[in-house]
Amino acid sequence: MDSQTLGSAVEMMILDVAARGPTYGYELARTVAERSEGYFELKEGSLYPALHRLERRKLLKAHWRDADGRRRKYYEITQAGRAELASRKSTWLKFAGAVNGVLGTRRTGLSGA
Amino acid sequence: MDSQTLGSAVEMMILDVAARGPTYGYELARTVAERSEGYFELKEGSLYPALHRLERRKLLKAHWRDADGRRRKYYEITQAGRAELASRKSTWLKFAGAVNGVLGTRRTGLSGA
DNA sequence: GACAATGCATAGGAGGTCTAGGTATGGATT
DNA sequence: AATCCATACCTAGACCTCCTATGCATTGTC
Repeated sequence: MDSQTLGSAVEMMILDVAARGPTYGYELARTVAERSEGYFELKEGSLYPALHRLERRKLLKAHWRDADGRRRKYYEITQAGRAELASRKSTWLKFAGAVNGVLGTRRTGLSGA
Repeated sequence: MDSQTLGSAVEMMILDVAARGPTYGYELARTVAERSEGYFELKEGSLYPALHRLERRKLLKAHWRDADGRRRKYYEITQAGRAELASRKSTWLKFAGAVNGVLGTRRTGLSGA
């Protein structure tokens, strides 16, 4: 199949949020929850390992900063990260279109890139 | 999160194909490939374990039959299977809508049930 | 002082997919 | 007859991701 190609939806969403500006784990989770209307609640056990993977692969770069006496690790997307994000979005749309094709739930605006 | 939703995309598609009439593994893989326009190529290592899981959970029932000197294991969807399929389709559409919501790729026809 | 919210992190388990291999038949080609 | 491809099933082991559960530390509220 293709769940490998898809990678993880979590990483894709993290990259997408980060592409709009530097953010940190806790905030990122809230942003994803908001933008998915509460559907996704990123758990720490998924979120932080995913951030570490993306950092290790140099799709994100991180730096610590202090604010309000709290330590925050801010993540910024890299050029490679933007390219990866574009690729994953394209793959996601194809994947979703293919699933909907199999199910017969395909919508006009959904199939293509 | 909900990687369960994504992980079970294979099972959902299998159930959907089986809901249209009895079928067997090899044929099922070809049907999924056709209906996804070649996108999904179910590998044996995903296909057969998935069929066995669905059978074990009584969402499919199976019986062996001979045709052309070949042994085929035909799968039929059960009532429980139909209910599960409906549930998963609904979950899938919500999931896809939520992802598209986060990515900003949402289309009008996609978000709801 | 207790508790919730903020903020990061990891360990261990569960669950799914893939690679790679095995078994077997039938038909076509050489 | 030997070889190859398509058909048709199956499994083991590696690999990856997500979740539960837990730990630590600070700030603000009751």
